[in-house]
Amino acid sequence: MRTTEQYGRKADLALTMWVKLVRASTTFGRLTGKDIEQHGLTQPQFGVLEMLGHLGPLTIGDIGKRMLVTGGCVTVILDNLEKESLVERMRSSEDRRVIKVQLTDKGELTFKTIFGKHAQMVAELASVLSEEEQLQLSTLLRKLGLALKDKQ
Amino acid sequence: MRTTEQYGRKADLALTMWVKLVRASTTFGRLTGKDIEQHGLTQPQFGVLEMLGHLGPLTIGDIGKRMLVTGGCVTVILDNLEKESLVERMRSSEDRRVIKVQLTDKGELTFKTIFGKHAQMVAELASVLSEEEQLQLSTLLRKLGLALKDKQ
DNA sequence: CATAAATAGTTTAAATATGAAATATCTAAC
DNA sequence: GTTAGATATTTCATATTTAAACTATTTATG
Repeated sequence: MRTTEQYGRKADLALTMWVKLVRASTTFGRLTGKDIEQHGLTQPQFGVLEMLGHLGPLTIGDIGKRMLVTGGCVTVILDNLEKESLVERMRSSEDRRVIKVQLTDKGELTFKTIFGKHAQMVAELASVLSEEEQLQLSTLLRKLGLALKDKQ
Repeated sequence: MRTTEQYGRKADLALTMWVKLVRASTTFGRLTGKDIEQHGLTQPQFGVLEMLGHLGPLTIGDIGKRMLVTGGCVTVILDNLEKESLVERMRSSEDRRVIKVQLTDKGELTFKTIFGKHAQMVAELASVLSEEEQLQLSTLLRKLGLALKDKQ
């Protein structure tokens, strides 16, 4: 993406980094997504299943915060998961505004079936980088991500 | 995202890297997107403007390949940009299947007005990393991105 | 207690996004 | 030169996403 020296060295450095970040993220997501779709799930749907499988029941708000999407979006994703009987909503008795979402038995089974294979695929895709490089990348991305979070 | 040692060290390393990649990319995009939206453009719309501004007229197919989206999607984005008179389609005379897209004068002006500020903002957001760290990150992301491209 | 403000979710409209089918055009093979 | 296949774009149906408006509930304040 030719932006060489048009906006100053610092801006060019940042812009090329940014382009590579988006590309790597998009391409990675596309590849793992194809795998997930073969199980009849979309990526966001799988994201919710994974979250509930690892962390247990969560509220709509929690899910949105973790996935970095709005509540309206979570509502739609859950509607579609509920149609497939993979999750269920439960109104909280302490605070009746709150809804807790949890996996059904079918959801639990689906999660366990898919996730192991998914983890393998992610590992394989990442394996173009050595373990040390993956650690370096994680560290840099973590630093970037944390700093950006404060600016939201 | 607690996945410690549940699926083997390699998978965990890759999974945490993957999560950080998506988060950094999403958060970065959200922040620059807010800036762009203040000019009445969406991110994809600005992406097209930027591409045409830097590279000159492109075909629909070129745009889709560079943005990593399907042709159908490009059609819609261009429709919306055309409504605002920011771009125009021109049927190629050599190959009448092909459409070349170019900025209008208004589009050129909009691009120039927004992009300088955008580049500054990207540089500022990236500045939480030193220049050396940004270079390191670019290098690692490039390696990852290139390797993944082949697997599509 | 009554009302105002805050919070949790849902709904709605508009912009993306995909994949598949349809249209128009070009290229190749006979 | 005609037909078959390939290519470029659009159209369509469906899904995701956002922001903003709305509903229901809880908390705070007087």
